[in-house]
Amino acid sequence: MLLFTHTASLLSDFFADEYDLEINADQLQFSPTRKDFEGDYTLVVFPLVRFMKKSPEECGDILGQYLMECSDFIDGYNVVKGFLNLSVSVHFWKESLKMTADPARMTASTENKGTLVVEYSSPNTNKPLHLGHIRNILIGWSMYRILERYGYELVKTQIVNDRGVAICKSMLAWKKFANGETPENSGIKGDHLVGKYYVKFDEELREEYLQWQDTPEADEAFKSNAKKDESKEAFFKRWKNDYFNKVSQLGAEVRQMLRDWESGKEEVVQLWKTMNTWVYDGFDETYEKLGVDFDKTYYESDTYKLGKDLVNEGLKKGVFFTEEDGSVWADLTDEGMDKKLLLRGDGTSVYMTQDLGTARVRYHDFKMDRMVYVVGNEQDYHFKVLFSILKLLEEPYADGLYHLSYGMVDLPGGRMKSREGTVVDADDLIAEVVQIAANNVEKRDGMINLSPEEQEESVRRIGMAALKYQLLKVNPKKRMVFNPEESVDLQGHTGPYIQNAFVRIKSILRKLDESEDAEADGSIDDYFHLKDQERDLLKLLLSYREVIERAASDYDPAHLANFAYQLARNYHRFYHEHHIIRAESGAARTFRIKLSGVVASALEDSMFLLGIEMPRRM
RNA sequence: GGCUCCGUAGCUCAGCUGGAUAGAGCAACUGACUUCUAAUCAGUAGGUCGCAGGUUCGAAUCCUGCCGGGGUCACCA
Repeated sequence: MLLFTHTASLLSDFFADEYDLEINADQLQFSPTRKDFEGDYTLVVFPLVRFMKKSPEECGDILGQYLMECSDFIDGYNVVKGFLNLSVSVHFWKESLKMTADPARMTASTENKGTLVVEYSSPNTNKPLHLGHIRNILIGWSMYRILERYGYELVKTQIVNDRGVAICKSMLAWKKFANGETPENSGIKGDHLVGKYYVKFDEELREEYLQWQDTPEADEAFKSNAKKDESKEAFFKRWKNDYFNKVSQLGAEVRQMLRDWESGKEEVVQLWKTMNTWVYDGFDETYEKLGVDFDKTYYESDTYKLGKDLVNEGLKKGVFFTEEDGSVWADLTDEGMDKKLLLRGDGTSVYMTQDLGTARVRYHDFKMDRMVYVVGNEQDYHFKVLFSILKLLEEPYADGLYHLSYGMVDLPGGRMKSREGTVVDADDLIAEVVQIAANNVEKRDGMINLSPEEQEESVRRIGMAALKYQLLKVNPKKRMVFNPEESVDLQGHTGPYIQNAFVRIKSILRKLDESEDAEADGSIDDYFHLKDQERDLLKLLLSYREVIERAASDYDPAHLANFAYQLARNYHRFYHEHHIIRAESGAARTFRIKLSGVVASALEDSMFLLGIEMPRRM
């Protein structure tokens, strides 16, 4: 912040002159003064005491005296223990009102930091999006906005997992049981329809498995594979996957389908294309509701064979090795990791190979300097390995890779389980929060003058704000609990609370426009005694740039969420204590109108960086 | 078991690179709308910061150990 650098440079001059000492910035710690003490900003003098060879109190006194004399911005100080509390002049506050007038411009980076690719959604095409995906998507979208503000050229990508056994399961079940059901003739959203048959497959498989368990063949499997003392029940529960792979008729059909797909069998490919189209239409609808989009979508069906070139290069460089069966491995044991398979004995790719290939394709497409993957923390190890291998291969972007690892979203009763039907569907949840917002409109009169369309739009923004804010206010890396009933609150530490502060300001400014005495009748120059709440607001506004920088470097949108909340809270408080249009003087009125305008802009901008839109009225 | 993340008020979460008496919201209780929108504000109550050591003028924050929870250690993705 400007004040800190200004003050720090004065202090370093002081130490150079008086003590012939070079002081570096981290020995000068400034922070906002705590509520219970007099002053605006506090310098911690403990780190300086050893240079000055005096008591902390004396040191603080000397420095405070010096700053009073040298700086226009400091006009008072007091020392408590080792803390030098500085009071900042009215002059400075008025200056800061000008400096913060355009928050978006004030916080924009002046340097171009290069190109950054962010991958923030990686859905499977066999079922619809759920609450966990929403967290992923919202974090990714917000980071896109934040990093762009921070100075990167952004490319938003997603990778769609559109192939493999899971997709074949829904295809097979559809073929067997759907009787030609389509999104059109059933009215079911495409991704939900496909998801329905994925579930159907699992039910059929379970039924098949259950029946098989009564056969002699099953007894045989139990006898030869069960651990000692293992009950039949426990064994069959554990053995389900083996059953699917070795015994199941349905399993065999799925695998046949996968082979047919890979060999390009017309009928299967056609079905695959048709069903994927349904899913994409469904996803697009959900993405649109969430207000997100992508510059480039990668499909696993295009990329799953990639990466072999990189593996061969690695072999040539001698950083990979070959086993007797012809499989290729990377040895990462020096870095405390394991050996990792990169190519099977038969030359086919694994997941890791694919990600290696995809990384290079992206470099080919965008020449990025950095790449951020927004992916859940269950893949922490995978990305650690991936990044290490890309470094071994000396890929040009290898040092700019980051896994933005986020924690699971739990429900109050524990984690979501598809088996138990506790998975919170994205579309349902969106509809629910908007409905809750709509229910609350009736009790309010702020919106009665709006047309039905405008009202609906406001309601949508309020509901979405509740949902988005709830998910974004928590540090991404932390596992979080989401209570679908309580968590879409519209009061307290929520999105709508912040929107409400904004709407209040807009309402004042609108009144002002409509009134006769729209012209400000006082000058800010004549305003001398700032209220506590006014100074608090200005302090927050001045910190905005640092908040964004921290959000960018920590990869944590929650910093912005908390900033917006604090700003809104301080404004609500200010609004209650002081009149704006009918302020006690023309000067105060002008000052407060201006201040309110800046607060509104900062609220709107910080919410914009979170991907949350403001309503005009609520 | 190895690696890794987490543990702060009844619940959900803040607490920046160590700084003063650890903060919000929800839930509970009390009060404030003839006023620029009460989706608001003010107040009461609620804490051995998982436990034990260590480093420091100073530790919720850094280090070590332990306890508790999650994730991960596939020729799955």
